[in-house]
This record gives sequence, structure tokens and C-alpha cells, in this order.
Amino acid sequence: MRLSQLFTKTRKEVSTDETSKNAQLLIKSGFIYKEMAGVYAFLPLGLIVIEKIKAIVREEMDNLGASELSMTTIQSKDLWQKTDRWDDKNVDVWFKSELKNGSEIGFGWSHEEPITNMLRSYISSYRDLPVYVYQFQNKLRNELRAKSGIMRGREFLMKDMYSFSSDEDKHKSFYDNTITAYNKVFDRVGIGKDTFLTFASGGAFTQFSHEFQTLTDSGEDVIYLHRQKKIAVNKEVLTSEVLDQLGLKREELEELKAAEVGNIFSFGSIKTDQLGLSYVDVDGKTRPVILGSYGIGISRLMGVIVELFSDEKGIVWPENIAPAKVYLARIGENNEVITSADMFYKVLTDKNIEVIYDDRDIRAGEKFADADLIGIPYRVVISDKTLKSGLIEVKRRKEKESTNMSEKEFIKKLAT
RNA sequence: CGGGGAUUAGCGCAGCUUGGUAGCGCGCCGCGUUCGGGACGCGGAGGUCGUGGGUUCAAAUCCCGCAUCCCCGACCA
Repeated sequence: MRLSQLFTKTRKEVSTDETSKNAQLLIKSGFIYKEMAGVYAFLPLGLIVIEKIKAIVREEMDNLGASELSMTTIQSKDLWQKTDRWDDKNVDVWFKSELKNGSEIGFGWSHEEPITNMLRSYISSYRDLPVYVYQFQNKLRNELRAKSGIMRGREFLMKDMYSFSSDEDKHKSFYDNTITAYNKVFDRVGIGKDTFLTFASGGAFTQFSHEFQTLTDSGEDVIYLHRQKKIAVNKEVLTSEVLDQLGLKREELEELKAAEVGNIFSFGSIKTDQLGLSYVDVDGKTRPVILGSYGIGISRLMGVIVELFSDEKGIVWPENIAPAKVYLARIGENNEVITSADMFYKVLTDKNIEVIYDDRDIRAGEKFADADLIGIPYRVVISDKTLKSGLIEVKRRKEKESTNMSEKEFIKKLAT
């Protein structure tokens, strides 16, 4: 990507109204644009990050044997009435509208009901199970109060997966596999060591659900963490009975603020019963289908990552989800420098190394400032100075000092 | 939804107390000097002061309504 062709600009200041660190940095660096409270557009750089997170999540979900699909945003009222989740008294985040003919519709804040209903068309025998499906979709939630930048929006991107199993044992085994897969996701996006499986309320369906909580002061939850065991309990379910049950002692737990980046829970057969999804077993008897639901807030995850990884100069993206691996800055606008930088840009892109090429005719200081703000892992400088030495200058975003090396050495270093 | 704060140029802000038709910084345009950590000088463009009403000879400024944004709280199955 040539920066001269990117329409977004970095800026030095954003409104003091926008107090959350993630929104401040993402707006300054040109990753997101605020449309209204709790509603943000993803600009080219931001979209690349979103797509990178999605790619990682997609890989891990595919490894679980799940299939990707895409449900609709517009949802029908009668499905949600069947499960008693249509009324605003029971679900207070609905956006609702109506068709020209007057019938009411809802905008999806979750998809258990539509997916369960849809699968009635495809599941009738034990031979049809299990079914694991997932999607990436914008969820619409009419939050009373949006806050914390992209961490709690009214429109946000979520990966939601649903499992349909023939019995509790099979359900449990997939559920546990998903925990492993989620841990891999959080490791790969760089927040693994700060993210903990957390026992939380299971609602009406089971005693517990499980959350994946990432430690950050910008989070909305309070968890009690046992660091050695890597297990936490959400404050909302913290009782002495629960602690006994989990084999934890209160005095061994740290009270910490955290943001929920993932949530998985079991619906048992309650919802499938309500919606009439069942199957016929090998013995010819009708049996209930067990439903599990598994979410990762993709856009929230991006916000949490920014909260965790930044310094006074800007964002410090983890390598796996940075919008590019290399920020190539040419300094000096003479032909030798331009030709040499153009060539190295081509060398890198030909090797499928993602490069943001700063080919703008601006001063060095601005290029360095932007490279830091945008947070690309490696900054490479090509200038008269480097041309004389035959080496390029490489600086990691995380480090203060640059080192000189040959282009070959640098490419080799990237591969490791 | 309860409480508090805010809305003035593309962005960030001052001006309001004490009414007299708007200013600073950044950004943008032009010229020149600069050129490895967000350069400098000179010149320039750009604003019905969120919106609707009211008071007044006169309203960004005073009064009332509304909208939007932010924070704290409640909520987040």
C-alpha cells in the first residue's frame, strides 16, 4: 500500500470528549471514523486489522469442524416470541422496525433463534448431527449507553458460532474443544497471557457460562483471578458455594478489572424445544437437540488490543494483526532514493510481505511520527545515508534503537 | 433511564461572567528558505457561533424548548 494513495490522514488531536484510549488512538491514526455514539466505520487500515482478526478466528473455527455462513440482519418477530425474547421487558437492546405492510421486524442482536429455526429444515435424523455453524456479522444493540470507544457499540462485529449436538456428552466435548480453540485465538492475536477463562452466570440454562476476560482497566467487568490455575470467577457469581465448587479460596484470588472478549454458553435443549428442533435417534425415538452458543466480539477485541498495546507515540500492534508488517519510509526525494525504495517495495510485496510504503513528499519527522502512531512492527528507512552504506535501516516499533542490515538479512529476519 | 458537563472554521480550542455582527493553534492553498523525529517566514481561503423560539435598537454572549455528544451511575440474559 502506497501512503500517497491512502485518503485517510493521521491527526494530532481528537476531541477531549472521546476519552477512551482505543478510540483516541484509532481515530488519530485513521483506523476508524465515528458516525455517531457507539457507531464507528472501519477505514482502510482498520478494515485490514479487522480482516486479520477474522482470518485467525476463521481458521480456528474451521479447525473445530464448523462451517461459515451468513444469516440475515432482519429477523422475524414470531421466532423471538416463541422463546419469549421479543418483548422489550425481556430483551432491552432491540432495534425494531416494521415493513410497509405494518408487520414488525427486529434487527439482529443475536442469532440463536433464526439459526435454530433454519436448521429445522436440515436436521431430522441422528445422521444429520452434529452441526456446527458460525458467522461474522454486525450485531445491532440499542444500548442505553454506548461507551469505551469500539469496546461497547450499538453496531459491532461479532463472530457467533452455534453447536447442535445429539446429546450432552457430545455437546460437552465440543464445548471443551471450543475453549481450547478460543485460547488459541487469543494467543494468536497477542492477548493470550492477559486473557483468562472466567466462570460467569449461566442464566436460566446452566449454572455457569464461560467468559474469556482480558485484564484491562478499561474493562467493564470485575473478576477474581487465580493466576496459577489461570481461572477466574466473575464478580456477579462470586459466592462461597461457587468457590467451594471450583476448589478456589477467596484469599488466593486477585480482584481485577477485565473486558469480556469471548463468551460461550450452553442452552441445553430449552431453546430447541421451544422452536421445535429435534431429531430421530437410531432407535426411532424423537430426541432433543442440544444447543451451544459461542461468541467473540471482533471489533471489541480490536479495541481491547489497542488498550493493551500502545505507548506515548501510538499503537503497537501485535505482529499477527498489524495492518502491515513493514513501514517503508523513503527519506529524500532524489532519483536514487526513489528508485531504490520503489524496488525494495516491489521485492517485499513480491514475497507477499505486507508493506505500507510511505512515498509521500514530506519531512522525515512526519514519517517517523506516523509510523509510530499507526504502529507497524518494523520500520525500514531508505535514504541517501543508507544507500551509501549499502544497508537499510531497520527499527522495531517496540524498540528505541535502529540497526542497519542488508535487504537480504532483513527479509530473513522477517521469516523467523 | 437518573445525575453532571459540552456543542463556535475540516480538526482541537478561546471568546460568554459585564450583549455592540468572531479569534488562536493545527490542517488546507500560494511563494520562498529548509529537509533524519510532526520545520520556518510571508501571503491567502474558510464560520447563518447545534437547532427552534423569546428578550433587546442590537444576541456566540441573557431566558425557554429541542437535538446531539461525553462522563458517572443503573443496565449489559
